[in-house]
Amino acid sequence: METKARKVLIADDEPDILEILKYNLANEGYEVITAKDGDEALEKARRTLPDLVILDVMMPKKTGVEVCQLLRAQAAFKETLIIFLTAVNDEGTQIRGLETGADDYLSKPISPKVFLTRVNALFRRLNKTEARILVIDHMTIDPERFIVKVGEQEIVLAKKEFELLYLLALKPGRVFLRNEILNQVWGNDVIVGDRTIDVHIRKIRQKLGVDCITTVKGVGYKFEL
Amino acid sequence: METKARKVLIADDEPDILEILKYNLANEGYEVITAKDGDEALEKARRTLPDLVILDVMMPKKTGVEVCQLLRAQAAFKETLIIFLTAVNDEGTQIRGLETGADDYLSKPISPKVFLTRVNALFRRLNKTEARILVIDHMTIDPERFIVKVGEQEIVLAKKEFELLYLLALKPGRVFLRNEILNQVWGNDVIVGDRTIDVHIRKIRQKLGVDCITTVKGVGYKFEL
DNA sequence: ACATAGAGTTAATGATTACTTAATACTATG
DNA sequence: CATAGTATTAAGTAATCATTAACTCTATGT
Repeated sequence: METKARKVLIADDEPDILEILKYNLANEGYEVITAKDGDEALEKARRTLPDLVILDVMMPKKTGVEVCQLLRAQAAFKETLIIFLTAVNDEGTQIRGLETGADDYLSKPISPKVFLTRVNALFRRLNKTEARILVIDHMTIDPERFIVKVGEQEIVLAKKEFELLYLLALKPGRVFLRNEILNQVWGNDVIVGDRTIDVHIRKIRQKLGVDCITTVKGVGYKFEL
Repeated sequence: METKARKVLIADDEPDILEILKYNLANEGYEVITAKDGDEALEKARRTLPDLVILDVMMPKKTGVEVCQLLRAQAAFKETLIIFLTAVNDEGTQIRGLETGADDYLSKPISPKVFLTRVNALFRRLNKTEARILVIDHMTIDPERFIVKVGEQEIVLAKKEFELLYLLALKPGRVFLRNEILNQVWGNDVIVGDRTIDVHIRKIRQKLGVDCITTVKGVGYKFEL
């Protein structure tokens, strides 16, 4: 399954800070790229297309504000999160920073915990719009588009069928008990007959034409390609 | 699509602060609602459904953090922006605040300018629905000129029809739930009947003469050429 | 080999959900 | 205030989905 880590680019000329932030972000599961000046930040941003760019305002070559402006001018970085990080807690700079299109402005010194919390807060909001697309081998299950792709072929499933398949595919290999499936897909207050799940499973198998749901007799079903 | 002024609810027990913030926000064109304690904030939030809630952490009746938690627990406030505003710049409080689901945490005293800039920054990101011309294959949707072009043919849509089409076309392929559509096009406080969306969809399909809206039964609609 | 339990299959039914059309209510404009 | 263009509701129809029931298949233990 594809669980692409969020990429974060940190640009700061102080190696210590770079190190601390990198360590903390990496610990949270982010993929971290570092740069030590404005030009390097720009160059790496273009190459790696990070989800978040953290910019020290005072940097050699180009200041954080300059980098921010240059990035925002490019279509590819219109949506990218940008945080300014700086020792200068000058009000004017902060305003200019935010007006340049930054999403947050943090003053040094900042505790790693507060830093991480703010980063997470930004991602949290961004996250709402993107549902999780599952890619398992040559199969793609996209809950946002409500589409299942097998190879290049798009297959349309009905609502319950899709929900059932999505549930199983969330944890490939793991067996879901019939009860679990009922709770997750139907809700724990709905009572449906014994054969309901079977029939839906059947429809899925039929429509997909690929044997991806394995029956575990007496237990439940699991997704397996 | 909502062109109404953004509604902001401010809750603080200090009348001075309430007044200053209200003045500044109103000046920027926001519609401001005020509350002087936690309970009042909750009550007014439920009634007015603001786009942004600014909560003082230290308030009578209920603290800002409590209000935030109660709001976030309700579906209607899942997307609402929430800012904490407080004299206490205690790190733990800040972390807890942000983890509760707040979007920003500002420490008093704060300059009105910085305050406004941060509010604007939050809205800016939310407002990614900026008017832009969509070109999808041979279809052009121009919200500025209010024109839809299919090939060389210009087609005139009514307001709601246009807004609906534009919303769907913003993210081609992505399924929009009926609820999402209602919120985005009609606004989350308007109540219209079940069949309203259908009828508008029908009109669009009819006028465009192109099959570009796909129904996903039990789920919603998506734009697809 | 047979009984049995669990799962698969199929078709039929009832329930949902959407489509369509027409009628009515609303709103801005001259 | 009349009108045209829009928006919404209502009501009937069509489509498709979910569920059940009845039957079949298959593996397992005796």
